[in-house]
Order: sequence, then C-alpha cells, then structure tokens
Amino acid sequence: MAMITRFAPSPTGSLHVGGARTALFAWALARRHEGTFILRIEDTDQARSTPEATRGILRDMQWLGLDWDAGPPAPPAADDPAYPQWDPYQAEHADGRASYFQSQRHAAGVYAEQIDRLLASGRAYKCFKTTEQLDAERQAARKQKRPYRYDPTEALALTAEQVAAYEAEGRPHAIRFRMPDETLVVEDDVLGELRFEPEQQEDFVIRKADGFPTYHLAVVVDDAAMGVTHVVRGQEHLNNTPKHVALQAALGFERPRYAHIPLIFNADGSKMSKRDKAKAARAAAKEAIKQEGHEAFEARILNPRTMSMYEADPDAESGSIADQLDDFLDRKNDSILVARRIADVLSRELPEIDVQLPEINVDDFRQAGYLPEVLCNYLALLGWSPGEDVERFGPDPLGFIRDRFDLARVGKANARFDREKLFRFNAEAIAAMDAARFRELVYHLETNAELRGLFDGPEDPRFADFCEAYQERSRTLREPVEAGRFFFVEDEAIVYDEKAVAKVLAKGDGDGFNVLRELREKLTALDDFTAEVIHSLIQAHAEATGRGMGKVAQPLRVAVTGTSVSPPIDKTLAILGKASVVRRIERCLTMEEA
RNA sequence: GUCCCCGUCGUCUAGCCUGGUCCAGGACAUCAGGUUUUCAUCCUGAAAACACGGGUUCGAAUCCCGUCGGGGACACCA
Repeated sequence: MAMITRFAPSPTGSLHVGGARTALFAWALARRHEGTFILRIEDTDQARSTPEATRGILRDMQWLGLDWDAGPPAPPAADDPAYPQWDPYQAEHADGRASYFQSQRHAAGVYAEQIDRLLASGRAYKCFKTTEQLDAERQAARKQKRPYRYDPTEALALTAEQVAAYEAEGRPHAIRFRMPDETLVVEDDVLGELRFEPEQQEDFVIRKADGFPTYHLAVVVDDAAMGVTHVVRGQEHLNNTPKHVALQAALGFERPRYAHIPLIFNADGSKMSKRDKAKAARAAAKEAIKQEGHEAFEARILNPRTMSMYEADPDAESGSIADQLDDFLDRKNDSILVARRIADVLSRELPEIDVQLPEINVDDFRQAGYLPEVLCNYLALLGWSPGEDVERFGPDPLGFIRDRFDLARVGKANARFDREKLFRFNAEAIAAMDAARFRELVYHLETNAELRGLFDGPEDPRFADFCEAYQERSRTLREPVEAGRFFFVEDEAIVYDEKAVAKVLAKGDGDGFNVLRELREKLTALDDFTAEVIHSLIQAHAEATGRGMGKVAQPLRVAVTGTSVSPPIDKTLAILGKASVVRRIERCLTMEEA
C-alpha cells in the first residue's frame, strides 16, 4: 500500500517552527517510502483564516524545500512582481471537490454529504443550545467543582416535529456526533498503545451553527477522501484522536496510522503559542486582581486613554472589550490582543511577563539570514535522531533526512528550541558553502535590499570582494550588511565610536594618530592598491617603527571604519579603494584637536 | 480540578525494546588555555546528567510499582 501523508495547517498566521517540523516529519516519512505528500489548507474558521497567511505558509514550505505532490499551487517567487497580488484561492481548482482548501470543499458540499449520512444513521443529531447556554452550564459545573460534560439527553429527546418547528423558526443549531460507549484503542507509531475511555468522551460538534464543519469532521473526511495512510501531528492533538477514530468508524472509513510527535517549546520553557502568552498574561492578571481587586484592575485595562493601540489593531475581534476581557480571564478565549494589553498595563510591575515576544516562525529566520537547509537540519534534531552521534547532516540535510527518517527513532519528550545551536549550525553552513552561492544568497536576501541599490548584481566585482571578506566571519546572511555597513556609506558619514577612538587613537599620547599621519603618505603614494601590496606596506611599517601589527592596524581600522572591528585591514583598505581610505584618514586626523 | 502524555549533563540527544561492554557517549552553551593585527573562526582541555523512593535480579539508566516534577487537552479554534 502506498504511503500517503499530509500537512494540514490552518492559515491563521505564519508558519511556526513547530508546524514546520511537523511538516518536515510528514514530508520525510512520505519521501522515505516513496509515497505521496499532501498539503491541505484547513480554513474552516471563517473569522481567522486569511489568504495572506496561506500565501505565507506556501512560501515558507517552498523555502524550506518541502515540496508537496498534491495541494494548492506553488506561489510565484517572492521577488516576482506578481507575488504580492498572488491569490492562492484564485489559482485553485474551479472544481471544489478537487480542491485542497477546506473552504472550497465545504462549498462543494463535501462535508454536508457525510454529515447527512451520520444524521440519517442516527450517529449525529441537532443541538439547539446556544453558546451562551453552554457557557453557563460549564461555569456552573466549574463552580460546583465537578467536571463538565455535554449532556445530550435534552437534544436527543426532541421529536422530529419539534426539530422541524425550531428550524422553521430559524433557530440556529449545531450538529453533534454521538460518541460510542466503548474504549477506543489506538496504536500510535511514536507513543505506542493509547487507550481512551468512554467516560471522558462527549458528543462533540461536527457542524457549527454557521454551517461549516468543525475541524474534527473536516479532517476525518478529507484524510479519507485523500487516502491519507499516516497522520503525523503534534501531541496537542492526542486527545482528539478518539473523536477522529470514532468518526472514521461511523463513516466506514479506514483508520490511518497515527504518529503524535512531541512539542517544541521556547528556551525559557514557555510554549511558543498564543495560548502560552494568554496563560502568562492570565497569571499576571490574577496576581494583579488579588492585589488591587477586580474592578480596579479592569478599570486600568479598559482605560480609554491608553486603549488606542488596542482599538487600532486591525486584528481586534468583534464584541466589547470588557466582554473579551472577562472571557479571557475565564479562559474562554486566548485573545493575543487582550494578553498584550494586560502585559502593557502590568509591564512595570511584572517585567518578566514577556507576551510581546515575537512568535518564533519560519519567516523570522529567513529574514534574519538563516539557511533553509540549516533550519531543517536543526528542526529534525528536535525529537528525532539518526543515531550514531550524527547531528550535522552534510550539505544536503533534506536528502539525508529523506534517506534516514524513521518514526521509530522519534522521541516522546517535548523539546526546547535552542537558538544558539541553530545559530552555530548556520555559521558552519555559511563557512562551508561555496563563494558564488554565498554572493547569490546575500545579494538576494529580502532583508538585504540596500545591497541591490549599491551593486549591479551578485557578480559585481566590488561586491564579490566584499563577500569574500565577509563570508568566513558571517553567521547569518544578514551579518555582512550589518557589520560591513561602513563600506557603503559616504566617507564623511562615518561615525566614530568614542570608545574605539579613545582606546586606539588617543591613548598613549595619541600614537595612533601618529601612525595615521605616517601611513597617509605611504598609502597615498601607493600605485597598486591591492591587499597584498597594502599588507607588505603595513608589515614593513610596523617592523620599521618597532610597533606590533596591532598598533598599526587598529588605528587604520578605526580611521576607515569608525570602529575597532572589520575584516583584515589590508582587505578592508583594498575594498574601500585608495581615494576613500585617504579621505577617511584625513577626516579622522581632524579629530585629533577635538 | 478531570483525563492523557512525558522525565539521561543548563539545552538537544545516544544508550533503554533485546538488563552486565556505561564510574553513561556526542552536540550547543559555559569555563580554562592556545592560534589570530580587530572581529569571526580554529585547536586543546575542563566542569556538567540517568528526577526521587521502593521492588525484580548475581547485576538496572535499561524491567515493574509508587511519589514528585514538566507538558497537553478539556470550544459551535484548528
């Protein structure tokens, strides 16, 4: 049987490193077994899904090198002028049934069909309880400290006539699935045998009042329709598994194999998710309420004078802010805006609550100048190991993973994301890559836009010299631009670092300035302004004047760069060119009086 | 709170299934030296873990039980 895996993100934001790793594992599993890898967009949440997020996710997948055999069309290259307008939905099939967007599949009636079957067989029923009613029941249960479980008796007692009458009135309703009264056993490829007891299951919603299927129904229907044989997903879905296998059984679908992979956390231990931020903010709020009382706290949060940021946020959800805050504190929503608001208000008292911490997503690493293959290599190490102390997967990590990946070697414990290690791996990969590729990548990195105004292209000889100087000392593709900015600015615009000037030039009766004066003449007289010639000149001068190399190189470095850090001084001068070097030295010398 | 999952150096992990070869190996970080005109590299070395308590066994990181700790889920979100 051919293996079919899928990655099914919900387009409510950027692709997260945790999601990327799930995608990587699902991809690797399919590739390893010469199977099929599907990408499906789970956009049944009308309110939160956006086409921009979908486009971003597709782009991130593409950038990582995780190619999909079936799914939405690949977006155009990011620097293609068509990219910003490119609409993933427009480009999709006209035939909704063949679509890999759940919203389109829904429009084509794919889910309604299955829901009708469940209704007809009595495995599903209509429930007219409103969200408010359910919330009240939940709260009551919580007050009495007993666990809440949806009680189906009321809905089940409704006669066909009553249901018809309610519907005629236009009363909204959800459709719920009747969970079977039996223990469900699932053999998980990572965790082993899992047992789910019926007492802890409840009849869950499969169709929302807005007519859209819930995630549970859609996932089961689509996985079956697409022939998915192996579901690889995060452990946060573990408790959804009984729902899914019960649904599969009721619909007569074959049950796929499941592999629940461990979660990735931020290095400080906080989960990299909205929920975590919400949790932190909630804890902070609780603390504040304890101290100042609920009303005072609420008043501060809702203070209209300081609410502008909140209201200006385009993501602000509808509904009054006070209601949202209450819901938030009751753990009924995880609004990131509310969390942020709480953090802002409490920041002075509770600086450790850092809900502003940016989401750690794939896009951040691309923009920061990380290599996709390095990210894949590192991500694979979080929860999987090829064994034999192998950590660096060579020049083609994806190929390595494709050849070696095995669910049996996936760990069960959660992992923390270690930026330091990723950083180190990135540095090594940059050091090891060939010069032409380095030029190409640095030149075209989206965030290095300023380079493209300065040089004609990656093969511009001046740019090539610059890259040659920076490759071995760069750990990201951004570093050359950050560290080498002095190369591009006007000679008059060099900003001199006070500490560097004090330490290198002014110290020791201004001997650094002496060096500059001495060398200005010699450098001006130089015809062949190449690194080699400059090097021998400096060396000879150091020897002749009895100074160490540092005593000569550092003053020059400060004079031409403004700082005490640069590539080797001979190369630095050669790249800058004689005219610039002389001008900068002269300008620097005018500081001596000051 | 209820249910579920997990628990080897600070972090990621190898080893665990098939007990002895493990006074536990590797990597990142840390610390100490060294190379280098600065930076970034590079080299050498050090410190650093089987959560705890019971069992089983001649012998347990490895098997069993309990405790503690961490995490997840408990929505008409996915």
